[in-house]
Amino acid sequence: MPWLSQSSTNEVINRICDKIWLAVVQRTLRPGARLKEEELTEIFATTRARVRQALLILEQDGLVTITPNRGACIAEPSVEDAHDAFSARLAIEQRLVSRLCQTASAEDIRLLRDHIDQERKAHERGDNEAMIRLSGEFHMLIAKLSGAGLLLKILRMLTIRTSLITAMYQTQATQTCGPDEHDRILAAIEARDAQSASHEMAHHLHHLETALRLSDTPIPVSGLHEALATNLRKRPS
Amino acid sequence: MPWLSQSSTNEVINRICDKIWLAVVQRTLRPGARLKEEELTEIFATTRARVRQALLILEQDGLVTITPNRGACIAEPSVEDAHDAFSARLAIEQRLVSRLCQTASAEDIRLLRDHIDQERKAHERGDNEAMIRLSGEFHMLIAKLSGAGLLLKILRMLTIRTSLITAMYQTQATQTCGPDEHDRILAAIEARDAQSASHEMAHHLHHLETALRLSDTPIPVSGLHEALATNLRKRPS
DNA sequence: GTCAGCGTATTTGTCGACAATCAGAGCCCC
DNA sequence: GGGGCTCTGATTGTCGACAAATACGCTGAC
Repeated sequence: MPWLSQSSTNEVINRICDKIWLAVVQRTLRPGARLKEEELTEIFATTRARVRQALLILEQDGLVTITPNRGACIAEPSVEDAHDAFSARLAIEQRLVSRLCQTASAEDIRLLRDHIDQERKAHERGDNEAMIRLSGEFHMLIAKLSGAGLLLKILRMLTIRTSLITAMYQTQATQTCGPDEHDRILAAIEARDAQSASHEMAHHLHHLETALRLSDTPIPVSGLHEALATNLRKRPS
Repeated sequence: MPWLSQSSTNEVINRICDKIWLAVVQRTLRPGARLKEEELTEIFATTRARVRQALLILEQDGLVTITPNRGACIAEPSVEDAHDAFSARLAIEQRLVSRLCQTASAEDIRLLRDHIDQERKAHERGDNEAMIRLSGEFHMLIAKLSGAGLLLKILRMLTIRTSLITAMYQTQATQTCGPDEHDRILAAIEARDAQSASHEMAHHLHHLETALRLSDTPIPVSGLHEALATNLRKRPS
């Protein structure tokens, strides 16, 4: 269940957005890579209008940059952008967990625990794709459970951006947060300790950010085309 | 200088978005009003594709809701949506002013003061349109000066929503915050008192929210068409 | 008199073709 | 030999027409 691109009602467009996002976080599509409309059209076996809509959505999400008459590229967020994104996430997510501490039902807690279990399983079997998805989804789940539709939407945007940033600036170390820190956040929520939960969240995000090498810009080179094609072979139709 | 819709590069689309937003906050276009594509096409003397793009942007901003095969209407945010929006603004803007307390230069302060002066002048001469614009812009200016591009983008989204909410739920009293509360926020920033600034911002937003009658839903009826036409006559081409 | 079913008319969604724009190679002039 | 210009190829932006879907009104039966 892709948690991205709930924007569009059209299934094809959602698939395009999702595949591109996946290719980016898996580093098969590098920042700066050009995304020619015609090319995407034949890869996804659709029309150019659809591809265009998808690119527009991805631009809104900050995953690609569109320059007029020049087309779309995978975005290249600067170090400053990276700090911005994490800073914004901090503001949003601290508030979310604090709120959730007051409102969480037993059912909510169970859902979060189940989710972390899934994360752990994916982690154990080394399923990278699932890990990436689930790590993001955990934060989204918190937003959803806290009942704030708008903050969920905002967080979704921010999560996409930090995904890109992580893919761009990560060291060779883990590119996703392990389940343990999520666990500690959940524990704080379960204990209804808003201050602790807020603190754990801050720690978690700080950890994510400092795991990157944001000092030197690694000047990423652009890959192309086969990235998406490979992804498609995994799920042919 | 419309601070909305920097999304698109196309001037026509920006104009459409801006006019519709203006019509909404001035209550000449009521929530629930249908926005037929053909109609907008002839009003703005453009093509349907352009109108469509504009509507897509406005949907992203939360100003209109698009239901598939049914077209676009001015959004009708629920009371819950309203609380969401103000809550999100609180989270964002408290952080923004706190940051600005540390980073504000003399030039920044001067810009803010000039802005408040403009607000006051507009207030004195009873220029409602200018008041609406400037009130929103003040908050955007804080975001811009604090140097966080992403938070600016988010705040822009939230400001548009709260504008709609204000237009929808306002009592007959003032629909914009007077310049005085802005003044107090600025004073706190100038004094480098982050806690006080944060507090003043919270007070200000709380004031805005409680000025609405969010208990009973006033079931707004939809106006139509002449709203935009009237606006156009003001600025013919 | 009321309700179901159908046909039409209006509105949105989609597509293919054309026009505008830009990058780059090749050529000419200096 | 180097720099600037133009022409060409490729790519994006735009438009108008067609197809699909929905809402509304009409007819007819019960």
